[in-house]
Amino acid sequence: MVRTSIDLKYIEDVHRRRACFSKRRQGLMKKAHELAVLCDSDIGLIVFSDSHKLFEFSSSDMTQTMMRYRIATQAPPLPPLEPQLDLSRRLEEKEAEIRSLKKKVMLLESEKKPPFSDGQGISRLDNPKMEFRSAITSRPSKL
Amino acid sequence: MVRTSIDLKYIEDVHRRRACFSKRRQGLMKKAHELAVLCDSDIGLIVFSDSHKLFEFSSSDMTQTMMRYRIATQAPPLPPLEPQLDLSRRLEEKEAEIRSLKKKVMLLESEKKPPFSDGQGISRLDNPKMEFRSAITSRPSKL
DNA sequence: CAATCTATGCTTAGGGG
DNA sequence: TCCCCTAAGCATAGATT
Repeated sequence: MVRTSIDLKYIEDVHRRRACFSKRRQGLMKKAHELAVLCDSDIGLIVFSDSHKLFEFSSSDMTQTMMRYRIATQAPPLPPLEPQLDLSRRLEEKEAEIRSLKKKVMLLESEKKPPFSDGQGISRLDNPKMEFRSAITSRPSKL
Repeated sequence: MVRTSIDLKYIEDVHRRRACFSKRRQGLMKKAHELAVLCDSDIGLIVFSDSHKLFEFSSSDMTQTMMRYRIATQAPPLPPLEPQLDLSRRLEEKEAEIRSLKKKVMLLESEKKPPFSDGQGISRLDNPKMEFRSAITSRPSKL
């Protein structure tokens, strides 16, 4: 009952910690909102709880505020998220395309061998490793 | 001197507003820090003053927290970050492999078309750059 | 858990340096 | 701009329901 002055350290007790988080989180949001209104400031507040739950406050638009932050700090652009989310599906498509191309290659090679071909003409280009690597490293990365 | 209860609206007077901003901004940062420590939460706080000055607090790393925010808000079904980055790399590799295979296919096809190749026929295709570009621009992928 | 209560500590408006 | 001061408003820990 007698409230001692708080000491600023991690609250071990789960129940006390959760109660504290809930109360202070709301207090923080309220303060952020008050500051935004009273002084016409642009505020973005992101809070992840220790159980990874997201809470946020934004006086305008979080994405725009983050953009503004990035410009102000001259931070590099964040990697585009949308492509990332699609990666798994796109990877599968690529793999299907590769299977299809390999089949085609095998077919063409089996066609080529028998009658009129010596199989030596393109041997210098047959190993794509060099092109492969340079293609990767020279690629203008946007990630 | 007699402090009336505050009303939550924009403070017109510049001096009062600046004083208020300075005090409350610091208070907000302090509260954010306390919450982060007490409850082990990840907090990112961005404040732009009405004169466009940036103030920030982050319990860890602002860029990382913003990243986490984007993932949390745009991808509720929790895609873990690390595997995604891995996917991105694998996707690049697949694309490179596809480019390589397409080149091979084109070579094989160009070989096949002129029934009696004289060995010079592929010289026009000898520059891998051309191959590379045409492979990209002509590919029917829906990427 | 959430809501409420209340005593206490904390924040802050206004004033001055 | 910063700090200090005071009083009053506010936030909140712990307990209770």
